[in-house]
Amino acid sequence: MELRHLRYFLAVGETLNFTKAAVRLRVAQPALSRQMRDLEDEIGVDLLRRSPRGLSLTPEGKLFLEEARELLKFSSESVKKVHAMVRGEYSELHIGYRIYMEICREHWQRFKKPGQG
Amino acid sequence: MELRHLRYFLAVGETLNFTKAAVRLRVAQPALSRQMRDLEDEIGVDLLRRSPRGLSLTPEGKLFLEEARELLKFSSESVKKVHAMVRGEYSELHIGYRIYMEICREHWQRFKKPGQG
DNA sequence: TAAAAATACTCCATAGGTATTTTAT
DNA sequence: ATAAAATACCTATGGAGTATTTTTA
Repeated sequence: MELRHLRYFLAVGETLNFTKAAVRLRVAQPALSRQMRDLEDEIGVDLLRRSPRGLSLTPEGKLFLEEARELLKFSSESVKKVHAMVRGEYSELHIGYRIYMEICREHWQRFKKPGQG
Repeated sequence: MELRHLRYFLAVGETLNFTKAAVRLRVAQPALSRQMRDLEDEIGVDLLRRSPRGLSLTPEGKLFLEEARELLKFSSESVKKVHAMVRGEYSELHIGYRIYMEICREHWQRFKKPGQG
């Protein structure tokens, strides 16, 4: 499996039409058809229901579409982070816990036992 | 960029040695070298410092290594989720907020204004 | 001089294209 | 009949291999 398979599957899942997805991806329809079959073969799961009147996603296809979307977003954001770091505009934001503590300070003060913190 | 580039970069980043990484990946060293250069060219950032006595990661390389690791983990877990769904052993766990509410119930009870909730 | 990576080149697997057929409405 | 995907077959890009050179400590 490569990111190409996910990019293609995203287009297919969103258009539910191989021909339209192929246009959007600027590849030929049979090439796209082949890649989708390869993807399904490799993971061993039917993702698409094919019929002459329409294409639809299987339940597994729906799940995998969401996963593909997130994965592709993740990959593009990873590259953006690296670009930002090169420009000196990046620092990791490990502040989740800190923010939590700020927000919950009031509660925390009541919650902690005397003598702690 | 394809998942192959990330798989290769992970091996290189972990071994810090093209030759050893190539063995681990079961590809030839020049093929790996080429793919790493392609990756760096495509994202437009130096990820590796090359020298005859040793390879090292640039700061951007260190960041991207972590990203690659997470992305590959994400992709394998996506496939596992789909497999689990086929076996009827999968359901999405949208319970983060609920768990938070359980844990914070005590605090919440004090925090909310009278008449709410 | 020795190690490790880069180069040069070759080969071939496979992504992608064109033409056509199949399918179900 | 029509619209869409599958199939068959061909092409060619680029991934990968082998042999060799370069680099610098």
